[in-house]
Amino acid sequence: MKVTIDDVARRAGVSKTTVSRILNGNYGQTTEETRNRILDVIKEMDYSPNIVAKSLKSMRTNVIGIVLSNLKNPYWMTVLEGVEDTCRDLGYNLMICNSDEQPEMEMQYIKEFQMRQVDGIVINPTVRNMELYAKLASDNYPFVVINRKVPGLSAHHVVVDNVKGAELAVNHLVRAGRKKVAVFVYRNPHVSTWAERVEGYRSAMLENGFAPGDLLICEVEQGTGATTEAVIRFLRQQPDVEAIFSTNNMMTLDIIKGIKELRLRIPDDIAIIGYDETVWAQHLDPPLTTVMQPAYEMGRISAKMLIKRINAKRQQKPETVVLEPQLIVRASCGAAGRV
Amino acid sequence: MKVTIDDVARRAGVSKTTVSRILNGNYGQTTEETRNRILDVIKEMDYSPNIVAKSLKSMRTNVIGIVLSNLKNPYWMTVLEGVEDTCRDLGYNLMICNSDEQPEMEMQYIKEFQMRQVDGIVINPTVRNMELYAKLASDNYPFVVINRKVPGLSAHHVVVDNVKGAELAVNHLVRAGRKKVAVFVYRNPHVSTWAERVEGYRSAMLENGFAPGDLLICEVEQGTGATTEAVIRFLRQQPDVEAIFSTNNMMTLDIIKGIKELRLRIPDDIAIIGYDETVWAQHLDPPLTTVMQPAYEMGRISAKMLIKRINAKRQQKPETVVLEPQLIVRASCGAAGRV
DNA sequence: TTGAAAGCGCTAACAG
DNA sequence: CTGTTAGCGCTTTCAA
Repeated sequence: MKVTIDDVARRAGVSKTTVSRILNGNYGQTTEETRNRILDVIKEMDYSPNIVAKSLKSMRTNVIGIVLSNLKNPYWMTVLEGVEDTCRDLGYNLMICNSDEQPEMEMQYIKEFQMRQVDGIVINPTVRNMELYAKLASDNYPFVVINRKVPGLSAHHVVVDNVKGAELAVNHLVRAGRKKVAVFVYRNPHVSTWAERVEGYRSAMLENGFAPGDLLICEVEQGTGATTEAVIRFLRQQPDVEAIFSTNNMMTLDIIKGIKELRLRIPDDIAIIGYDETVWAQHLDPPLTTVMQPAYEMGRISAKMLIKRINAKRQQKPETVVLEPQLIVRASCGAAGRV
Repeated sequence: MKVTIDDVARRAGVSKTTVSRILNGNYGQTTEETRNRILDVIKEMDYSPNIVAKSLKSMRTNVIGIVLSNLKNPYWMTVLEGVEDTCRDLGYNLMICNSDEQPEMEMQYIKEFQMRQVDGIVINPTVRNMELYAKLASDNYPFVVINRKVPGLSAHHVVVDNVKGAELAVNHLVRAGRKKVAVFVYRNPHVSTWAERVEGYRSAMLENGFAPGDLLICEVEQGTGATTEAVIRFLRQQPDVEAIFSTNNMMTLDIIKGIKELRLRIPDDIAIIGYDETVWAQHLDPPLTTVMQPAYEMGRISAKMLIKRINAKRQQKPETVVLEPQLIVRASCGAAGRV
């Protein structure tokens, strides 16, 4: 049925070793004549090698896996694009899965990837499989953690400076003259990103001369509707809030919805800065100021780092790359012109 | 180094055949006692099977591939989610790649997937590798075409009714009292979706009593900025246009941008309906009426169909599933209340 | 109820 | 310059 390297060898009247050599570019030692003959036969028989067999023999698949935790946020699409582009450039193929923020799923997928002998894994961790991450590290298995920091884990990380991102946002709001600045954040004790953004909010506020008592931190459940209701409730209780710093792009949309339902004007009555640049941010009314995270870069760098690690002769020290967020100023923060 | 089935067998004092049987659930014929012993050893040695070896032997990988053509549009994220969920449910893993709308990339990726022995492929085709698609079909290779129709190709398809989608939009606009209705579309002769949406526009307009001369079809190059400029130019030439039907979600954002630059009010001066429901549509100002395509469903159905095809004993006739679009009415079309 | 042996398609050490 | 040979880790017939 399917044509194998044996078929080619037989037809070309050589051994499969020779064919294999041609296939893999080791024809420094082969006659031009036999090479051409083999190439002809390959074309003629429409032969293509079985990479599964090759992988079994060579003990490497040239596949990496990526474990995402959320396929609903376009942010991840951009990360994925960076990873995919890098795989293409470096001759790897990509397996993808989605833990959906569930630790059990995450564990299962990681084990599956390993059984499939992927050469390494990029992972946005749920941060609830600490023993597993530690085991990967101590087994010296190639993997790179992205987006979220796993505390105490000695492994490659590619993250964005969330404290800095929050500070950019809060400083900008304060300098634009806003006194009462609130932060909205999803409730999730495991995830470093959100804690860090709140921390950045806190430090920037204090830095700007506010007292701890001035901090307005609103935690909401992740899930549809909850945020909009929370904003409405919050702003009714604290009608003098002048600015909101939103720590998530989806959350931002819900917050704006709540603000509009209250018939408040942005930015006149209340300013808002969102986290994560999106395709739609500039098209909102008013255009939304955002903290842009270099998502594509994160994808590229993590994949590159992983593949470098895979091909490293001797093991390296875990490296942490911290990417810089950037404030994209538009009208929603009320200071578009006067930064 | 790595523990294999042989190691387990040796340690448990049985043959690897027996271990293999346990692993694969064929222990109808095995003593409870030996089974437990083997299970213990497996746990003790932390053994996990090498799926590459298993795949080589069993001639199937339990992996499917998906070839996307664009990783920038969130629409595909939703499709991907459907595919991924289905893979999880059905015990498959997923490989992903992005042709980036380039036929050569598409061809290379498909061949790579085949060399990797993926059991089947879901593909959003560039529609410019006709010979390749035909060959896959005649080789009886399992694959499912999604989103775009490949003319003359006898293969499984999962598509959305684009003519219908356009008709929904245009009918709605006309019934809301708009006379001069224009359609905007990307220039790409290969892709059926866009041609069909224009066709739906045409048929709906004629159906509603307009003459062929009343049709206003504006083709624009796909690429940043081009659309916004095109809209501005177009509306300056035809200031009496009362409605625009946009055939793509990204395009819609650019069109709205152009309209706003001209200081026209939506929907008072000009109504707009966009294609594809998005997370941001309801948050635009005014909220955007869209033609919703069941993207998640497309992902689920195509993956299910593919896997069914993979496991079919005897070959089936190519099946085409046509999904129904749905109009989501919001304020931008100027008839939110009075449908 | 269990095991021996063959072999999936490929690579590479070694020999000629 | 080319071929022989021995596996990679697993499944599966066939025999015991």
